[in-house]
Amino acid sequence: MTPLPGSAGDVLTLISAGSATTRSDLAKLTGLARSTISQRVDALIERGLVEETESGESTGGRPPRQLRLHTEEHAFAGVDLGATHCRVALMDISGEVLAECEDGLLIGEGPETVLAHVDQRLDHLLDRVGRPRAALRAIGIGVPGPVEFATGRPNNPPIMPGWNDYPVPEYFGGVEVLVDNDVNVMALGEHRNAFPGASHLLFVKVGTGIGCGIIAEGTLHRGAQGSAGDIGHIRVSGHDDAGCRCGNSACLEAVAGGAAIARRLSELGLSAESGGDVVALVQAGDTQALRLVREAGRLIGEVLAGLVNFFNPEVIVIGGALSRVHEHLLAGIRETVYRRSLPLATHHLSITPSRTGINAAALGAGILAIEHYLSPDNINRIVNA
Amino acid sequence: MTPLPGSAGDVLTLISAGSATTRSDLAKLTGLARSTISQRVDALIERGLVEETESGESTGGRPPRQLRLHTEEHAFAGVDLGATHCRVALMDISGEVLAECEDGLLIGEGPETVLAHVDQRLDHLLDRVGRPRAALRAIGIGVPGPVEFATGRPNNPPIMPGWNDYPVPEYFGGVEVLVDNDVNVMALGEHRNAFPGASHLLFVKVGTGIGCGIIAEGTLHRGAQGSAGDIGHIRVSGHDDAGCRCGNSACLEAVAGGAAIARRLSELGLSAESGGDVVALVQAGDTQALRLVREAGRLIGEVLAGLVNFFNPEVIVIGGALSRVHEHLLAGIRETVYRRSLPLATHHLSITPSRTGINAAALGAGILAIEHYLSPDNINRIVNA
DNA sequence: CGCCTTTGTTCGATCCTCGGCGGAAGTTGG
DNA sequence: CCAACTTCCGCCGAGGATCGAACAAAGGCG
Repeated sequence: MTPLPGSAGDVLTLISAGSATTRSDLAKLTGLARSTISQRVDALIERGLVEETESGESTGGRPPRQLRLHTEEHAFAGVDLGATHCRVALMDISGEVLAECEDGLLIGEGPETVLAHVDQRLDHLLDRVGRPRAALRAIGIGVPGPVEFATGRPNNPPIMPGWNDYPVPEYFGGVEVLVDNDVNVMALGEHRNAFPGASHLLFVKVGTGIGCGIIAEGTLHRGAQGSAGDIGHIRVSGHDDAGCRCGNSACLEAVAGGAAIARRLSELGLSAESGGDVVALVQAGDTQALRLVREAGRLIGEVLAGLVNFFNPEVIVIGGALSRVHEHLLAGIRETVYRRSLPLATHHLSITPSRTGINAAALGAGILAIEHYLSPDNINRIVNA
Repeated sequence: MTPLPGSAGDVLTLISAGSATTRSDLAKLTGLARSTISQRVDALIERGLVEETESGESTGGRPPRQLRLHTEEHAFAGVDLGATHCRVALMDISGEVLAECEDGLLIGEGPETVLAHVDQRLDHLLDRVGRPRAALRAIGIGVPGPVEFATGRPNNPPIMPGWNDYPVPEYFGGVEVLVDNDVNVMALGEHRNAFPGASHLLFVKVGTGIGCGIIAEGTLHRGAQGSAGDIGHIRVSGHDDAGCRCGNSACLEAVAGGAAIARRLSELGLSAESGGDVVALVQAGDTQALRLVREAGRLIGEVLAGLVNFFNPEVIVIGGALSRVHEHLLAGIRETVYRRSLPLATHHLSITPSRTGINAAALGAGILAIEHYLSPDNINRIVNA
């Protein structure tokens, strides 16, 4: 049955979170006796989960032996599958990236082809860092569409033909596989890397489309059907003429997404097909592109203003392809949010660009895998085995 | 230190939730030995928290003794403070209402006056049911404004002059007091009474203003500053001429709140000052009022459509004064939400009127108090004392 | 009326945790 | 340089808590 708080799993959680680095810290934090803590730590060391390093600084007496996660022997993978790319990051148990790779890959080729590619890349990366396949403990995968998280099956994803209801985890045999929406894993990665203290965070990805990952009480909020955060089809005022691929009109994505901006630029005679082209034009100083990006920021801000009132986050992070010109995007977003949201909600709100950048999704997916492995229940299972 | 899962507190949680009604159930659910369970239950009985009732039906052997919460000896209060009223409900530990009362009371009179009134009503109700003041274990209070939940202090409430930062719990001396926004406690009450199985629920109160209580993963989501759910000032399209008391224009509340509808009706020459007047006109069959309520439903639906995409709830409950004409309000809301939200999010979504009715807030506040008292940590503290 | 099933209690065996003790390893002060 | 002090850590016996077997209680079934 479920063991004590102060179990081996809880002890490891404190160590991995950095809340405790010595046996004394652990005793103070858990309230357990020093001898009990020692016994727990011994078990964790025996299983290769924790290692002792050289003595730390003395505080007037014998210096404590430092404890930290044992970063050899284990490996974790974070996979970022986009519409046209595949990134794989190999990480150790502390979240440090050991190796990574990226290549073009069309997700429309279907699950067998794509997952075979991922599998081969995994072997390659493991080889490069000299760890055996058996060291791989868990894999996190972010995909560009809704997923039933509990089973790892994509749920009617619009841009992933052939993936509907495909049981992704089964493809990898015994290893634990966690599949989630790409925006969710980006939110997770950003939160753990840049804002670990924030209890409520929104990660807004502005790329071809627009999506949002939600961290509530430090954990991902996926909603009842796993479709939470799909803000691309929220209505914005004053654009009823803009039709959206979803069938409605005036969707945020249809007026402020990268594809929408590119379309409007090409109507103005400029050559732009994708969000990347928009970024290039802005960076080249094109005033039309700049104006449209700013305007998109205001529209996104209008939607976010409502969500700030509703959800009351303390951080909003802007990521995705268009965040490469974030100074212009953010100007519009901030302007609208701070004007249209309630003072109580905006008083301690900060709106910032993503710090994790291009690898946000792969890192977040890896973190998803690591946190699953490090969950107290799982660790207790391992230790008591 | 923190005790075992399977502690007395956990055992009581299972009993109060109805998950277990016999010692055998408890043994199965917790995995503890029968003898251990017996010892836990004995401790709970000794403290007056659990009682044994007559034997249940045999399943082929000795019939088990039924266990349930001991509903004597303890009492809990739920208080609903509105702008112009005060309702107090006295409940036993199972959530059953023992006695209640309601009177007009202006919250603007300030905390001392209002809380003295509440205190006197509490004594009165306790007297009526014949329980001593000492039996009162905890008080939950819902107030019409934002609250810093951890301290029980109202946070710049717009319609509660004199209450800003007032330490409400201290007024009641030793008893535990929990203060929260009225919409939050209504959401809690509705969830526990009508939709205990739903993991994500929104309770929308449509009265003079418009607010929303959020249940995520079965618990209240209050946000970073405790202001989550304030949807009354989200912008709706096509009403930029409607000014709001918050300083912005086109706020949902300024076009679809009870006060706004009443104002528009009086512009049409009808006599309406408040949401109650609107309800009366609709019930009298006035077509103008009916049209405006339906239109308000569509506007509320527009905002909710966005929130459904973002939050992905499985239930939306409509409450508040205007829900007394909910058939008309709901028609507009459903129409818009099912048209403007994503199919994945609406597929299992149900939108229903409140079932708890006028006493929703007082009941919810009482439940807040009861759940606080029944929390495993608190029970363990009591049992180990 | 015996036998079976299920429930509940009692009690000794076992396992876990606690905390004191002593040794280890450093700092401080003379 | 050494003694006294502080902190850290392993060892071990004492004290609890939990377990499970044995037994008693209470009803169903043939």
